Amino acid sequence: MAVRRVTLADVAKLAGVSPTTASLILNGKPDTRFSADAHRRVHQAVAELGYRPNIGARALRTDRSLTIGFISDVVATTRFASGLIRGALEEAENAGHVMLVLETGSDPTREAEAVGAVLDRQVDGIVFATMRAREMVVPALPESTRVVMLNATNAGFGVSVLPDEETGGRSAVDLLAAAGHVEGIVLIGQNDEVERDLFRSATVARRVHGLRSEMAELGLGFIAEESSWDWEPENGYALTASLLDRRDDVRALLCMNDRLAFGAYQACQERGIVVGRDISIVSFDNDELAAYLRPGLTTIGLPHEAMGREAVRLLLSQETAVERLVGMPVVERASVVTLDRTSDRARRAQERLDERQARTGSAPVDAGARGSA
Amino acid sequence: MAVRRVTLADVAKLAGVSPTTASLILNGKPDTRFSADAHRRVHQAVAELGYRPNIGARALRTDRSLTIGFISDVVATTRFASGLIRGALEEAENAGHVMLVLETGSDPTREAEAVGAVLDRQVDGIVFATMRAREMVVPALPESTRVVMLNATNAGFGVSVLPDEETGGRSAVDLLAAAGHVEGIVLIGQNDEVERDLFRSATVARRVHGLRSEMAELGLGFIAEESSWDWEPENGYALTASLLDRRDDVRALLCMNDRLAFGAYQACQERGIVVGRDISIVSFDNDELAAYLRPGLTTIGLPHEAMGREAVRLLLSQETAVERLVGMPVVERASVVTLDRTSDRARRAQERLDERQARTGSAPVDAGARGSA
DNA sequence: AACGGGTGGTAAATGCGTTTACCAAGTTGA
DNA sequence: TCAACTTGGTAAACGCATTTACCACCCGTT
Repeated sequence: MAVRRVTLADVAKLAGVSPTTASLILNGKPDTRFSADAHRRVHQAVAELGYRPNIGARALRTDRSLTIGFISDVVATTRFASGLIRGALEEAENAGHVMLVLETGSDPTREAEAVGAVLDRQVDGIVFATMRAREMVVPALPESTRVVMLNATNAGFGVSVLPDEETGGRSAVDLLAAAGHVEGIVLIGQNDEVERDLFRSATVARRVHGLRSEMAELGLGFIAEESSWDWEPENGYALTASLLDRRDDVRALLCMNDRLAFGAYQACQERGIVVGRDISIVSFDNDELAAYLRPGLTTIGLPHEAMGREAVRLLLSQETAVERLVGMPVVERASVVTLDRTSDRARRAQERLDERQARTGSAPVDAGARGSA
Repeated sequence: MAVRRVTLADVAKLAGVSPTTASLILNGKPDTRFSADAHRRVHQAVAELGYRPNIGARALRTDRSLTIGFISDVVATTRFASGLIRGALEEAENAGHVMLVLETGSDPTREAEAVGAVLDRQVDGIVFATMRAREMVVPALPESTRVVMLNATNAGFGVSVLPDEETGGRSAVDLLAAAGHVEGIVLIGQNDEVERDLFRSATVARRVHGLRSEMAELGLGFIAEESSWDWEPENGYALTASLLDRRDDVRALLCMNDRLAFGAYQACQERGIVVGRDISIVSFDNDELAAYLRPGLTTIGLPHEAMGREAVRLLLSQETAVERLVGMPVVERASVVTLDRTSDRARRAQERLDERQARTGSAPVDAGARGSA
């Protein structure tokens, strides 16, 4: 019962030196302030006793706890963006840190409490993450606390990590154009209200902007835009169903997210239109869903894990005032029909796509191994 | 810069008492060892200065850090069982604790490191969670460390939290029987190998046992069993496709999980068989997926959040040697056809279902509001 | 002989809150 | 009046690792 932990004093005693010496030897840079023999004896004692420093005690003195706080609205544990936390966890581990994870549900009271709780534990820094990339208010903090906004922005803190939505939007268009789609393209979901909505805006506005710019630059246009406030499967279904019942010149669907696309699949199926043969669908997010669909859904992924890693990397660095945009991977599965790719526009789009992929180093991810069968 | 934190000494000075007094007043039970006035002055000072105790310093003395370690193989951040961590987080917050979350990928080296890391931070206890409920080996730990196994079992530690799979299995059968299904029931996925597999066994074996017992007790039998090692959508698709092409007396599918069911939906759709009208499907897990399907999938849910909550509750209690089984909610959506319910077997099944739901207090969850349209 | 400069260390203070041991002054009770 | 409590409170130790300030000793100079 309660076998006392091995302390530095124990190590010192066994090694026949003072605690001071033991501490200096264990932490000091490897200069030879002490005899080689003292070094040996101390390390020997550490190994023998299985000594591990008490991080709390150390933090008391050094103000470094090797612990970081990860405070999110609701992102941490939701399928929506669990990758954020996974990436952060991974990078924290690499850096020898450990993560306190808290959720606040966007409730200001809980947010304040969460900040207090992690500060009370002397964290080395705090990552604030949100599910929907957005402007987030952060409770008052001591000047000296390092902060990174993850999938969120905040005027007060310069360091934030966001997906490169503008480029992602362009990629989606290029994907279609490069496959030869120059006509019959419909945009599904985009809604001006949503775009202006403070909550989703940071992300959606840029995505749409990239989308439209690329269309324009390639000389393309949408033949229709079906908009909806919510972006759930049922909306995708309804929008697509009515679209297909109304007109017969639809060749490609650009869906604002995978859940909309999922609904679109259902509508197509019902009408005997087979995705990947009679019609192309491209969307955003790379939800788990996307791989399960038949045929596999080609989508522009949210790089959650990479973002999480980047956030922790930034937090532990000294960098200040950065807005880091993380590239969105192009995940090609089997929902895009290949048409005639010889047109000028198609070639141009393919070039841009190639160039972009080379730049982000993102080989087409997991090209539909699952679900494309 | 580096605005020094307010310490207890500051509070004491402002209140005109010794740190001892301040500490005793702030922590002591509300007995009147000290004058009412001293109480008032101390609390006043705390409020004025915004004092918050340094948890690390306190832990040094008291060995209680109000922090718990949550170590999982890979569960924490995966859609598969993120509910576990969410529930744990919730309950920890309620209890004024905070959670260190670590992942190990089942790598023994990382597991040992993780245990070391949380112990170094003086956690009050450790929750070990796994994605697949199974026997898990835990690195050596000091006797005094409180441990709870979550969705896992370990011979050495008496306290574990698991889903009540046996009862869940029975519920699935009852659901079908109560809707009048007494013939044409097929089991999809179940595989003897899987059942014996140490990894999935703890959960699957009990589920299957419940399933079969209930069938037997109601005098029912499967007309076929399609087994598969993997339980992914593509397997569900292949299994169901071949089944439907082979025989025409299939009226109900009992799928071992939602992903299999998802594949089954696709196979049915392809053949013009509409789920919820021509055929019934019931499965397990209550994946996100289940709500997206059309019609909504009726499924026996894994009570991840409740399990997470229960784990933390047990961890912070003094209880020892418990295996807590958490009831699996019956999530009724629209994938089950209602047939003639007047048979004896149907009535018996309905009774059991009712009784069980009353017992777990689980009203049919979210009865298909989404996806059932 | 006295001084400057390494070499190889250590005692003690520090960070912060809790806890033990003790104390002074006032009350009671006999 | 004196011993025995009570009341209201404090000094100091403690938990553990880091860090500052200092020391003893030896060597080589001048």
